Amino acid sequence: MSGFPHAEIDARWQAAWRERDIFATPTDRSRPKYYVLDMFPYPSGSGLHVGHPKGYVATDVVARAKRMMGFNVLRVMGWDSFGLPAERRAERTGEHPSVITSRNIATFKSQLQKLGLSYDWTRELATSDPKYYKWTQWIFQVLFERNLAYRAEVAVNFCPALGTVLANEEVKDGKYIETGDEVEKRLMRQWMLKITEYADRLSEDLAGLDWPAGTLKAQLDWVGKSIGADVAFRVVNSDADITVFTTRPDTLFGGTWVVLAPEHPLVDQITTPEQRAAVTAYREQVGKRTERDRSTEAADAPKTGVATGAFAINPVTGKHIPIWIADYVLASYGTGAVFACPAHDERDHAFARKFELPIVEVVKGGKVDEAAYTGDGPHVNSAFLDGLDIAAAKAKVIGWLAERKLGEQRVRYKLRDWLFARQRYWGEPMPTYELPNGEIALVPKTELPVVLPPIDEYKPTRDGQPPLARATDWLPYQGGTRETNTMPQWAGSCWYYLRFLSPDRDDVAWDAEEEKYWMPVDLYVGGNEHAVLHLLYARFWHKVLYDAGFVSTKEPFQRLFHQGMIHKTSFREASGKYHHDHEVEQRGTTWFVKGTETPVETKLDKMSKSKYNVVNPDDMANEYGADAMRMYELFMGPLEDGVEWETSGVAGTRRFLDRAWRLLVVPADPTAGVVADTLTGKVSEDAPTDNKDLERALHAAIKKVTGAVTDLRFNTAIADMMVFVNEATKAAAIPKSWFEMFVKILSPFAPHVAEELWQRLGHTTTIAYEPWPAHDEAKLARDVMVIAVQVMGKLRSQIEVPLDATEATILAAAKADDKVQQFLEGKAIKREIYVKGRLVNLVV
RNA sequence: GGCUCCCUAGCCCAAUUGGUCGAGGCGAGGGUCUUAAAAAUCCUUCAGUGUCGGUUCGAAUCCGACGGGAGCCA
Repeated sequence: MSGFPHAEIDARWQAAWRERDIFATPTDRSRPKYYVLDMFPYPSGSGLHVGHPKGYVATDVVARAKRMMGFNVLRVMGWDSFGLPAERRAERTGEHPSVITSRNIATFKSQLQKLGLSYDWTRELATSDPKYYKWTQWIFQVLFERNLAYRAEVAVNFCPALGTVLANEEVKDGKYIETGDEVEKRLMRQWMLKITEYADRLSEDLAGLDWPAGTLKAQLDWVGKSIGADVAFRVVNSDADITVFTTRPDTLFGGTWVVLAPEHPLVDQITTPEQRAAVTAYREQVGKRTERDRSTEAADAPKTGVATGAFAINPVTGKHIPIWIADYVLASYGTGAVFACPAHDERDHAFARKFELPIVEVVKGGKVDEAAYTGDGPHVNSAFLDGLDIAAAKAKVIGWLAERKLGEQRVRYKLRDWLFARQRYWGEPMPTYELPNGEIALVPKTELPVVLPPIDEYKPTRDGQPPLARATDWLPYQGGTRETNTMPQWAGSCWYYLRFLSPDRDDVAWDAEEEKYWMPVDLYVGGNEHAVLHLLYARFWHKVLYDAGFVSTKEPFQRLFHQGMIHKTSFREASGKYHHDHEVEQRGTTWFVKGTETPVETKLDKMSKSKYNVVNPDDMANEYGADAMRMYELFMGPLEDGVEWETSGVAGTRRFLDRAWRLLVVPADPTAGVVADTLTGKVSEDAPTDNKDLERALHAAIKKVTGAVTDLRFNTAIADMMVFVNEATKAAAIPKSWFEMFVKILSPFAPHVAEELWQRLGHTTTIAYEPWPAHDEAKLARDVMVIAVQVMGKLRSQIEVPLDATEATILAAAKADDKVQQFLEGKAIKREIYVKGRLVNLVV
């Protein structure tokens, strides 16, 4: 490779940055601040693959550019280091999870450092460090003191074969994903956090955030706010009322039956003797389905249900309508009862057709015999609602019901309280204990952290108690017993962005002044797999801390961006065995294991060690240099898109860097007897500055790169830098000031090469804080405009006109053009359209 | 099952956001240089936007249906 010696340059500058503390967080407060944050990783045992650093490289470019633009930048990295994999490994090997975790962190850190990411490593933190989780426990106590933490009996996934509790995501179809062992529901005493109390604010405060639309929607949907009404239906020949929740009270006149969830407490009471056997059988059958299955079934899927034999009175029509039970109504949502309006609800419609129940149209606009109509329109068959649209009818009927004490407006949320306890060892101990009388007390703040005690085995006890129950010496506390549950993995990541502000303080979680200066996070980058839970939980804690006066902003993350995932083809035999790409070959259109007749299936997959399709960033940095690797990560495609990794693309960005390098440097060539690099002499102070093409390419690149720092659209910015280098390669001479501007805009992407070039240009200080160049719009203009001429929208000719040509002269020139004339012959021009600086369209 | 996104050259991707489809890269082929090869350098690269329909003077871009793919949630 005839280019720059990347191994030497990467190492030299990484050492220089570290030794001179180049990326220490600034302490002066005179400049504007910029807090750019990566979602910190869980340090797994398998190390990084090239997919991980994509977001980190993007934020590094932003951080480096913002420093040059005069911002104080906070750029930090840490580890979300509590979690299941380390505990699992500890169970197998007997090693303490903290040992496993430290080892993994060391691997991750050295891999990241090889990429020259400009983190302030003095602020590194790990959620499993007692110095950190002391404050996680402190925040939990804040929640407890504000009555936002409570204990309740909750059903958990218990796996008798393993003797342990499992997370929802580890259970599928009633079995443990990894071993297939049966999992049962078991009631256990659990800590819950009252996130539902913040449901409204978690929805409403999204309004001011610069987040991807899809993520905003996901958050809104998760909270699931719906405004509707509770309506009472009196049971015929009984004094029982069924309260139903509905978001469409305006369709009450079309309500032709009532459905209870099979588990609804009234079912036993109202079922008639004739229907009792059928109801009991149905309830038994439904009991085998999970609520999840029931709630995610298609709206028009075949319905099941049984009539109870009882009737209810529709409060607006006074009619007697049958009461059914059906599994599409869930006991846990709303009141566990709905009224059915088959004309305007898809599920009810499917149900009506199956059981031949009456359909009454109350909103005009559809063909309700064929399908439910959910759109708006004037109400009909609805007495005092006739003629009103949905919104007006809702308001009127709610008023009517309220007056008669038959119903009232209600707001409901899908959001449930947060189950905040895990029966695990490797998590934050809860800072509480239980007194003999059953009361819960907080471990005094002065005694935090409650440090994880050592135990001899990382498994639940024989009687199903969490692993911490094995620490028998540790359990007794102040005449009571310590809590043996630990916090879920989400806890540590709920507030780490605040700890970065003052990671070394032992007297406070963070410094109030620092918080006022740095918060909120200006740019938060991470995968969209965290679009819902992590962000929702962190926002919830932040709002509690805001209410308690510990933070000054309502929202933690002002701008959010999701980087896309990097994929790579995986090769899998029918047996399920995966192969590395060097173990397979293509014959015709099919792939086979090399030298065999075994076909393999190819699929573009997430990178994963188990699929044998990972590419290691260290290998890339070693072979092509950190800068080529960094540039390729961003050049692959738009940052938010998922793209396929092609190692040959790294060779491409490397070639670009080599060409940029050779503009200034003639590499040493020992085989030809040239032992040291020399300068080309092409870059010089007195190079002529009349090379318009080169100058235009330079200013176009500056403009694009500057914009990319805001838009995070790096792929086209890199392309524009390539254009400049192509032009510069052609040029006989390059003015030094131009080349310096180029090196500056290159430096956030390729910092090692840029520092080296900067030094060889005669500078002795780092390029990291050099002022960012500005582009000159005038330098982008060309001498003439090329205007496309269309006739009837079809391109017929192109004309060249001076920059200052008026619309009239351009139109005249267009019409006079020979080629255009052919298409105008014998036709009258009806319309002339001129798009400034672009085209003319003549309509005939 | 629901939600979201994507489909442009052999491949990865641009396209001033409704205005001439082609910036950049990969791969391939050819020329120059070289004893030769590699590297470098210059040139070339059959495409017309997944399919069908609509709106418009004009559609890759907006709308609808279909096909294919991906992600998230459950």
